[in-house]
Formats: sequence, C-alpha cells, structure tokens
Amino acid sequence: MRESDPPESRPYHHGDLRRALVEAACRLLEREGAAALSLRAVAREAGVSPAAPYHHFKDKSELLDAVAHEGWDKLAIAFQAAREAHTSARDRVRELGVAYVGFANRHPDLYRVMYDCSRDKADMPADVLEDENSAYGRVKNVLISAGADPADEISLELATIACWCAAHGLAEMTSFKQFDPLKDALGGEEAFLRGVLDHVAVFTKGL
Amino acid sequence: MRESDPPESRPYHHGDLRRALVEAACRLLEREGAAALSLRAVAREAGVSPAAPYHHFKDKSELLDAVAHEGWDKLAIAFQAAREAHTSARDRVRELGVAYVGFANRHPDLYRVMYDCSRDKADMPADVLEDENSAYGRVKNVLISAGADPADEISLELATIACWCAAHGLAEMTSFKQFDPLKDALGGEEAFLRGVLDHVAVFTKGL
DNA sequence: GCGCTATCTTAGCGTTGTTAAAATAAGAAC
DNA sequence: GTTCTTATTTTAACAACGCTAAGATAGCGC
Repeated sequence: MRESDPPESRPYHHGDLRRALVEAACRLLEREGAAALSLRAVAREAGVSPAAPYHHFKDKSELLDAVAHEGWDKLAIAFQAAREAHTSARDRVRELGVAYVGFANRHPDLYRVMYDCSRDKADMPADVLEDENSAYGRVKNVLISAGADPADEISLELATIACWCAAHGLAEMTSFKQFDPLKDALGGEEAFLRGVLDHVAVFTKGL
Repeated sequence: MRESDPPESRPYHHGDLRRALVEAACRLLEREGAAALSLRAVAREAGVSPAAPYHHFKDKSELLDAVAHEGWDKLAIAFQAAREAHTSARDRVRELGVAYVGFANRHPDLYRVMYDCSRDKADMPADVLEDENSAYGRVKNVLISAGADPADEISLELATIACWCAAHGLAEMTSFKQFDPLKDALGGEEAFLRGVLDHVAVFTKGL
C-alpha cells in the first residue's frame, strides 16, 4: 500500500522507519520548504500513518533535532571542501565564511531548522562546538594558523565567536532584496559575501 | 462582556480594534512568549471573537507585521539612548552594537517576530534602512564619524552590513549556554558583548 | 506451537488559521 | 426621524495540525 515502492509493498514493520522519517523530512524541506514541514506531512511522505513517528520520536521537536543533526553533518562536509587551496591567512578565514553562508543559501530551510533547534535549546549541538574537526573548532584552528595567539584563550574564543556571529547574521540576511544593487555593483553574490566578510577583521588583535 | 473593563462594557464596535490587537499581541508576546502568539489568543486577549481580527488584518502575518513595526520603533528608541556619551569612534560603534544586542536580549520574542517577518519578505522594513535616523542609517553615520570615507559608498555599505550581521548573529546567539563560562571569565554579559564586538573591526579599511 | 513486546493503524481530542453567513451598530440620505 | 448602506463584529463551520489512547499486526524467544 505504498506508492513509491511498487513490487512487494512494504512489510508492516518498516525496518528502519526512524531513518526513513528523517530522510522524508529532509526531502520535504527541500521540496516544499520549512512551513510545510508538519509531522503529518513527514509521515505521509514516508508512507506511514500520522501516529507512527511517535514510536521513534518523543514529539515533533525531536524529529527536527534529528534533521538538524543531519544538517550540521552536511555543513561539516561543505567546510571540509573550503579548507584547502587558500594561502593567505585572511583568505582562509574569509573563505570559511563564504562556505558557511553559501551552505545556508543553498539549503535555507534546513539552515533555519538547524538554528531554530539550537535556539530552543539555547545551545548548539555539542559535537559542533567540541570536536577538533567540528565547524567551530575549524574556525578556531584557521585563526591560529593565521597568527592568533593560541595561548590567549579568551581572545581566541572571542574572535571565533565574532566570526561565527557575522557568518550567521550574513547567512540570514544575504537574501534580503535591499542588498541586490550592491551585489550587482560588486559583480555577484560571492563578491558581496567576500566584501562583507572582509570587514569582519578578527585579526586586529592578533596581527 | 469584557473582563478587564468592568463599568460600561465595551460597545459592539470597538473604536480602534486594530490598535488594541497589536497591543494585545505585544502583551502576549512578553507574557507568554512567541510560541503562544496565535491569532485566536490575540483575539482572546483583546476580548473579541476569533474572526474579528480579519476585518483589520488580511491574515495572521499581517498582524505580525504590525507587531514587528512596533518592535523596530522601540529599537530605534533604544538606539537613541546609546548614541550619546561616548567619545572614541571605536567605542561608539561598539556601544551601538551593545545597545542592539541588549534590546534583543530584553525582548527576545519580539526580536524574533521582527526578524521572522523580515525573512519572510526577504526585506527589512523600508524605514529601517532608508531613514536618516533609522537604525541602519545611524550605524552608517557613526562609521563616518569614526573616519570611514563617505565618498567610498560601496565600502561604507559593506562595513555597515558587516556591523549589522555581527550584531544580529550575536543577538541570536548570546543566550547560548556554551558561552556562559566565557561570560563568567570576563565578568558578565556586557563585557562578553564588548569583547565579541571588538573583534568585528570594521575600521581596518578606513583607519 | 505460545506468548511477549515492539511496531504500526484507526479513531479521536483540542487547537490552530481561515472563510461564509448572519447579527449589530453607526452614518448618510431623504 | 426613518430608511438604506456600509463597516464592524459574532457564530458556525472547515481543514489541518500535534498528540494520545486503543486496538491490530508481526517478529522473536521460548
């Protein structure tokens, strides 16, 4: 009785419904946007009844948490790509920001879910902040490799947060139409991002 | 038949229901938070039927627009207070940021409504950006008074946007619990804000 | 084979945003 | 001052939502 799985219609027990639900949610998010992401719609997309998800997630927000986690993983991948291939310290920091904002622009609804979850919990996922290879840790490392003093932990932390805040703010605002003329004048979205991020000079204290 | 207006129970026609609804919404926002801000709850708070608002607002989002507008006005007032009493250029820019983030911290749910509205329309309210005395214009002026070249319009615009993005990002993230140790180390929330904002050095190009 | 338990479905509750139709009041026309 | 018109408000209803309780189904240990 499932439409997208014609041959041997799915068994009563799904196998890994939890996984299927998260994927259905991501699919919906891309296809219909964040406003359309209801629990019932996700269940529909996965081909199960509206009550089925409650055996795998305590409530809707727990499903969204799982989606958000998926998002942070994807962001980490996008970051990895940006790390290579830039020589100057300034470039590396900036390009990390470009990658970050670029990700948010490519997946605006997913990005929204990610931050809504964080805000509701007043916390970002622990692994985003603590891991050496996490997004946050990576910014910190680039700052160090750019000359920031690793011994001055407080200043390093503040600089990292400043970077992150600017990137997050920009991620939420780049799509504002008011900036269109400026983007045109600079020759495109990416040039605009670089322009803004170049004004977030986190080096003033370090070099 | 209205509880909070005992003597001559309100007339059938309200007088200025539009105004009353916006105020009821603001009251609800402070008292119960953004999650509780339903159209029906607002109508309830104003003492009218669930359908009454539709004669003054096309739909819920239009009511929220009005609430958001109220918010931008309040922010402008908070900005006004911050303008005075700081000598160094750097101080003035930073304190504008502190005022901004402070406002967001004092009215987190209102701030959320303000930005959600902007995002849905992919635009901030025109008067926030265009007015000379608007928040945006004020940042620009402070940057000029701090030495930025008013002739280099593009760079000035980029710097202003950088400031705004950092402030917005910080506004949405200051309440994250991960930053608590750092706040303690620095001696409080305000010191933390100043610390972060000092790393957003938008002057590198100008002075 | 039997029962146990996890999984899924059906049915239903209370809430929401929104609309349609009827009720009410205020103002204009005469 | 009565009547007509129009703006405002109410009642009633719809579909969709999150969530819960009850029962159906099926895999697994025995």
